[in-house]
Amino acid sequence: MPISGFPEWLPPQRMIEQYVLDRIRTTFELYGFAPLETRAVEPVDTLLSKGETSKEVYLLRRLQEDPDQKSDDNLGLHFDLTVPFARFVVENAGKLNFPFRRYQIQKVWRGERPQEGRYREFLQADIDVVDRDTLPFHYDTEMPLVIGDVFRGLPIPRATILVNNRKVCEGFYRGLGLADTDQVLRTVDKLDRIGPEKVADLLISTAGASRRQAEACLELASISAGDGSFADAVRKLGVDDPLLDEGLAELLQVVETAGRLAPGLVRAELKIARGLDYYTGTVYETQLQGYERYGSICSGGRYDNLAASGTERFPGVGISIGVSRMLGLLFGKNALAVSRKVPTCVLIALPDEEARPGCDAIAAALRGRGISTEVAPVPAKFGKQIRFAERRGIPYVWFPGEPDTVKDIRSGDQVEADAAVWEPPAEDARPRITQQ
RNA sequence: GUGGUCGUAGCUCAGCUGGUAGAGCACCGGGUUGUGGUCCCGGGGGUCGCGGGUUCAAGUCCCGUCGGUCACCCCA
Repeated sequence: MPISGFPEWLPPQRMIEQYVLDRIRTTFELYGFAPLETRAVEPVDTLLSKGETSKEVYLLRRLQEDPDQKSDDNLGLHFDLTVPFARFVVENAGKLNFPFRRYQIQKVWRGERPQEGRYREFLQADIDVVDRDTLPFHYDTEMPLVIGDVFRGLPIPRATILVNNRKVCEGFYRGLGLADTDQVLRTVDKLDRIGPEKVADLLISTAGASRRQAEACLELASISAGDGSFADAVRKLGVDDPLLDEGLAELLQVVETAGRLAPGLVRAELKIARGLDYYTGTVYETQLQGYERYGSICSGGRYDNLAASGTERFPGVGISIGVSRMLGLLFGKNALAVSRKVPTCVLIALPDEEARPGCDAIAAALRGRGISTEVAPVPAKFGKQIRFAERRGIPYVWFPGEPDTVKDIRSGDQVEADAAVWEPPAEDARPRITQQ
């Protein structure tokens, strides 16, 4: 029986997932991010102090547990990869070289009510850079470029990375005279769901805003541009605040750098807020074209205060691809296809059981040259054996004989072949993943 | 965690106001005594998600539960 929120893919989907993970990993390493894996559990205190609501954390507990055990060493499954990473950095600061760039591709768990693209167990692929004391801003501009590179190499719809900066919002709200900037942010974040009228009402009733202040917040949130023009639009609103200026300069740098290096990838979108958690500056969200209503498939941001030990601080910036969400959505629309259901490229036909050692030798010769090969399970009629291959999408059937022949069962072409030298065309060597 | 909605064969679904289950595709076998895909013939498969209730009788009505999905919450 399936368990709600714990998806299990069939082999074709898993093959697509592994292909995607390979692309992600090689691209991350191309940018010099070092691999890291952290344990699945953290002390509950660590998880809860970083802004996650307790009801979403899964606890780790033995079946027979001493009820008197100390509550402060309770363990919970991590709900993202950034919090464990921050803990890891503080713990291993002496052994790491800063700035430290790492990637982490792991399962995370959240006790939510699942729906399409939302699971309780899912894969994230995360990159972060952390430094001691201060982290140069140019890393904030690098994150979307890495992700753009990953997505460009995948057979998926176009992705747009929406960027904002908390300093812009907070500075703007402060400059307007609003004190509870967090509450304003959280309310504005609901814009897409409840609409501008209700947001304005909420700002007035819960964040102490006047009608005019609420409208200014909405005007700010409505600004969106693929180039630096957003900055003028913000300034036109006539609000003045040093934090706002700082935020605008940062956001401008992200948008203009991306505009130069990856045109069309990044958009300033002043309404995105990223809930409440630990972000202090740049924030990212990513939309897949045609899947906008399912929300972000890749998010992150700048966190200056997440990792700290005593007087030492380790500011960081990171972004995380929601691999399971992205694939779940694409699978749901049948947007991805794989050319065969198994890795096998060649099926060796088996004339009779006496021929099996010879067939195994042919298979070994092909495998020795990197060609995925299996021998037919039983010496059925050749028609059946071809069908066996066809059902699985295996493109070639090899007939032992004098001489051996190999048949491309898609075209029907059958040619003489020598297991010591024959090669499939490059496009048939591995299953191909294509966009539908 | 709260609420809505759906759950019949591997898949897509039909089954009217309750009268003890069907189609197409898929799968297996044969026609085709060792080279598939077309065509023809035949076949296997369902505790109608699960449990309980109402009824002479429940796939069909009621309750619960599990699962999918949607909205809230939150977010990858």
